[in-house]
Amino acid sequence: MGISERKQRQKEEVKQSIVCAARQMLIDEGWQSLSIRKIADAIEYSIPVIYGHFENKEALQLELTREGYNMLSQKVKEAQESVEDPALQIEKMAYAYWEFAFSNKQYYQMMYGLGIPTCENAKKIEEIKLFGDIIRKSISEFIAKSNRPETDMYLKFHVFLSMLHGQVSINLDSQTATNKEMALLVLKDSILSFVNSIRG
Amino acid sequence: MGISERKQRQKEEVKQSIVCAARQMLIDEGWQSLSIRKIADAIEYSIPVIYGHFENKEALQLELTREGYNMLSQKVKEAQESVEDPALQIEKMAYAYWEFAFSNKQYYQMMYGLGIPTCENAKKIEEIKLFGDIIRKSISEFIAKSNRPETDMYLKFHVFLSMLHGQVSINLDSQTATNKEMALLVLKDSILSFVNSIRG
DNA sequence: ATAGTAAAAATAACACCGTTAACAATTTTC
DNA sequence: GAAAATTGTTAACGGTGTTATTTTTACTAT
Repeated sequence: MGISERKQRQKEEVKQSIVCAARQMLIDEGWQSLSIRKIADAIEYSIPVIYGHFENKEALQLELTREGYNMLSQKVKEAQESVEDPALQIEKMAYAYWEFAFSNKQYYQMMYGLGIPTCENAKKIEEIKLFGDIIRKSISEFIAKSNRPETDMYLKFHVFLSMLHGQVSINLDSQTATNKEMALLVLKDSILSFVNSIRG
Repeated sequence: MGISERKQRQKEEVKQSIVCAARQMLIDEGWQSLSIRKIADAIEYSIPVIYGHFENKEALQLELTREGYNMLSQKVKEAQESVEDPALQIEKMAYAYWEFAFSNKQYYQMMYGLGIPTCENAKKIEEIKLFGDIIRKSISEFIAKSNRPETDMYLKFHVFLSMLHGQVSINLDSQTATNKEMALLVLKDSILSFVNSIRG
């Protein structure tokens, strides 16, 4: 009988509408003002329905965080695949990361407000691990080609991410065009230093 | 007559007890769980009394944020004054910054959750400006002595802070000893790159 | 078709939160 | 000592996440 399957489908639809409403709220007003009550209002169901799909608010935020890492991974991967040279890949990926952060401020703030891609979180959240894998691929390739192939790849991975997140988080609020110009110069400078520190 | 002075003093005492209670809460449970109501409870006054001293919760948090930047500035300044060479000063200051962040996680999280030392915030919050001044002093001295004295000092200042904040924020949660060892290696590596990128 | 049952959804409540209006107590001034 | 100003309190408003209870709906078996 297809009844239980239809029910499953309907349940999934409700879940999607929850995520959808939450996403819209995130984009419009930032993750600070995500509210179970407002979501219930938006999807025209009562509050406890949401708890039937997500254990709590944090679980719902985690869903969007995952989504964010998938979006980020996609953009970074595109940048990576656009060129052959690992050093160039690193540069392109850095810009892609930067671009993602500024085009999706609300997502980025939530992603890095809740879980930063540390070792611990990467273990817990599959999407963070996948994101890390992409970056690490280029870095390890570049190290292998470099003058110091014994360089610790995890160390350079951490340096790279710290650099990116540091710059993004310091510039994410400031909105003036001149500021963004300046920030891009800083980023360029940092990437150069980073790449040179590996090339040896 | 000293009556109004005594009153002034007593009022200030209450204000201090508010800040004191808030500080304790910050240290014990993090800035997320700072609560006007709990503070009122702790100081054994009613809630509106707090609003007589601080316009709102944010203003109270700002007070503690200022405090945090003063603490940070002091530590960084000590590091700076412990050596003569600007390059060494930069290195020492980086470690001092790192040490502050890990010894005062709750402070750091509040300081960088609310206001990061960008241009905008530095203009608004005096304590952030002062902190920046300390760092910039060593950097500009080092640039002057370097092989490329025309290097943009604000650019390097941004790179330095981004690097530090990036690394701290990525490592602030992870608590294992091996992780901290690793993180310190990453920091060392980054500082080296940074200093070399200036030296030319 | 209907009575009984299981699943789904809604209401209403609990325990918090920041903020403020209205009121009571105290202190100072005249 | 009465009036005025300061200081503090209580109580409320409008929020929040979460959950126990109750109602409604949908399905099953007679």
